[in-house]
Amino acid sequence: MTIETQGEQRNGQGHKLVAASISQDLGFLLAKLHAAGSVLNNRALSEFDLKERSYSVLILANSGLEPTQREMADFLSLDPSQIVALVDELEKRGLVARAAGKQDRRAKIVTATAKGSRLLAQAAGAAGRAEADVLDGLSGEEAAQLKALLRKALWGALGA
Amino acid sequence: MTIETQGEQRNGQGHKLVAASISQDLGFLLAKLHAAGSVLNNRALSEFDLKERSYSVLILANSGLEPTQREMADFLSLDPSQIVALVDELEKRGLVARAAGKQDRRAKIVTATAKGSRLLAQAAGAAGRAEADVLDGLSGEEAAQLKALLRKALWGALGA
DNA sequence: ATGGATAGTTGAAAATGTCAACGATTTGTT
DNA sequence: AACAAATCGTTGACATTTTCAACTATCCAT
Repeated sequence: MTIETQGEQRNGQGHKLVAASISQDLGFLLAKLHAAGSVLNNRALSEFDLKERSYSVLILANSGLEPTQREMADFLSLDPSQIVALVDELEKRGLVARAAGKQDRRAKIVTATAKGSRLLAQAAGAAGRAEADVLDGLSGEEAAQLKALLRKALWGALGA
Repeated sequence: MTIETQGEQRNGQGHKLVAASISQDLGFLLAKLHAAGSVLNNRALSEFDLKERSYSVLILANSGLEPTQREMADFLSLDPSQIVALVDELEKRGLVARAAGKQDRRAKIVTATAKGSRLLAQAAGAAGRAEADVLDGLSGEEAAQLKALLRKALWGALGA
């Protein structure tokens, strides 16, 4: 990143609008870094026919935490109906499987198949490289700090 | 934030899926905090009939930097056609004005009117309060650090 | 001055987001 | 035990957003 933030290197150096007060706005900073990262992420994942969304679902399915679709929806900030579509597609590709919840038979627990697990391992490598690209301008320590602060903002000091 | 991250307080304490490895993924953290913040931001701005997008455009128009629509599009990571729609609406409401570029008559420079400036001042207060809400779990120093790291990731050490 | 690029604009197509309804199940109340 | 209310996944409709290809007017380089 940093060197040329997504097509705004039109004039050579960084963008003149960086001086605007919106560059101090958290929402803007999150949106912009997220947008820039999404491009790289999706590009990296396209090799595996995955997108950020399906990649996220696959990770959760592979986590061993036996998440239900509802839990995934809450956690990923998505509408439950979007999870249906994502799981449908991954299931059709044989990467995840649905199973009825043990205590609650309304719920569907989504788990990764061996094939899904294998694909995920490869995809994670590519995604990691994309993330490193985004964090190019930060030292290793700073990158860790940034992620720690994001986690803390979301879940408090205790968060993962 | 922190206390109850957007409907995922279903079971009382934080979400069990926080333990999944995706909680270490930068893209996910950015998306999630951004999603949570957007809700609060848009809620705060709705009082002024603004959304995050139009608010951003209004800020840039009011910055004194005389941005063209193309520069706004690049800077906000939006398609130029989306800027057209946003400026159209703000112009219709008398909050901004279009002027032909001085050196380049193809370009349109967008500036805030006095009315737009006044509205922005109020809206900025509400947006600031929403941002403080999002950063609830962080100390003042940590919040500043988070924003500094985001800026550095985007524009390098020199960035605004 | 001619050709090729760029700014803004328009409109269409594709992708996403939002929401209400439904059957199957669970949970709470009596 | 029986009933009412709530919840889970699913479907489908609808709105919003994104993406992209044209088009005109203008700029820039040769």
